[in-house]
Amino acid sequence: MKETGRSGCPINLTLEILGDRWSLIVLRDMMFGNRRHYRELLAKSDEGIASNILADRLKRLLESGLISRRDDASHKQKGIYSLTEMGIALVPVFAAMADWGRRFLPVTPEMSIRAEILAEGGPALWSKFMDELRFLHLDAPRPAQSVLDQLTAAYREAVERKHATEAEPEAV
Amino acid sequence: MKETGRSGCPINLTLEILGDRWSLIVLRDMMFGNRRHYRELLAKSDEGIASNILADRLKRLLESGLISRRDDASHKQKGIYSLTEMGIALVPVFAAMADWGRRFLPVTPEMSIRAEILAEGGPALWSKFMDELRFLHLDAPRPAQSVLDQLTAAYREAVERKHATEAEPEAV
DNA sequence: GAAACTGCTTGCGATTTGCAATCAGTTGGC
DNA sequence: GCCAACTGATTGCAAATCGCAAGCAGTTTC
Repeated sequence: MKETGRSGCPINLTLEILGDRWSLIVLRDMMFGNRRHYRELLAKSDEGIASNILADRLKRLLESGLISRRDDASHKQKGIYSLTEMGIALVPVFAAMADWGRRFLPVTPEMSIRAEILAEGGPALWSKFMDELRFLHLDAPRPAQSVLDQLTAAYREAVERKHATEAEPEAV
Repeated sequence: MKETGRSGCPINLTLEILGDRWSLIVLRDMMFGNRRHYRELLAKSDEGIASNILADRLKRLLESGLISRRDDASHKQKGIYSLTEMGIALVPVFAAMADWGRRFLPVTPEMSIRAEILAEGGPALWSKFMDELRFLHLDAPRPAQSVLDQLTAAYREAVERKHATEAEPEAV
C-alpha cells in the first residue's frame, strides 16, 4: 500500500488512484467489453489508448489492487487480466458516471444505451451484473441470467439501428 | 460546447471533463464545504491546491457548464462561484465514489463519516441534499431540513472525537 | 496612506502525456 | 528449420501539464 498522499478523504483517495483520463477507460473495457488481454485492450479501444499508457495503467491498477493478472495457458507470453472484488465494486460508480454523462454530455445514442439500461435497472440490476462479473473474473458460480449479454445485445441493436439509418459501414 | 473528443461514450465524455486529480476536489469543496470564493477554495483546501491550478480548473468548469460565476456585491473584485444543475447532478457520483473509497482505501474516520451517512441515506437522502444545494446555489426555495448541516455536524463530531483521543491541536 | 485582502498571472524546473518506432520472445504454417 | 504474424511490452522524444513560489493590479479597511 502506498503512503498517504494528500488527505484521508474518500473522494481524494479515489481520485489519487482513478483520477486521470485513462484508468477508468481500461476498467470500463474490461468490465463492459470483457477485454482481458493487453492486445484486446489496445486494439479494440474506441478512444485509441497508446501502448505505453496502457502498460502503465495496467501496472498501476495491479499495484492498487483493482485488477489481477495470471498467465494464459495457451500462450507463454500472454497474460489474462481480471477484475478483483475491488474493481467489481466500481459498478455503481460507473453507473452513476454514465448516467450523469448521458444526461448532460453530447453522447451518441448507441454508446449510451447501456448507461440507460443500468440507470433504469438500478441497484438491483447492478448487483446482478456484479455477480456475473464475479463469475467471469473470480471463478464464482455462474449466475442465472447474463446482464452483460443483455447490455451487449442492446448495444449491438443500437449500432445496427444506426447503420440502418446512416448506411455507413463500421466495425463492431 | 467543445468538439467531440475521443468517443461518444458517456464514461469517456465524463472523463474528458472530470478526469483529472483536481476538478472533483474543487467541486467537492463547493458542494460539501460550501466554499464559494476563490480564496476560500485556495486556502481551506485539505489537499493544498495551487493557485494556478485552481484558476485553470475554475475556468474549465465554467466552460463546461458545471459551475457559474457572479460578482459579489460586497467587493468589486470578488466573485461567487455556484454549482449549476449539471454540477448538483453529480451528487450520486460523489456518493458512489465516496462509498467505494471508504470501503477499499485507507480513509481517515473523520473524513469518511459523511460518505457513510450518504451511503446509508441512499437516493432519498441524496435527493434532499440536491434540493438543498439548489437552494444554496440556484435560489430555489429553502428545503425543510438541512442535509448539509447534518453532514457537517457529524464531521465536526468525528473531528472532536479524534482530538479527544489524540489530544493534538488542529484547525477545523 | 499603509496594510491586508481580492482574484489571478507568471516563471520555471520536474513530471506526465501522446505518438511512433522498436524490441525480444512465442506460435503456427510450411 | 524458417519465417511471418503475434505476444506484451519498452524506448525516444516533443509537447503539454503540474506544482511550487513569487508577483501583480485593484479594493477595502483602518
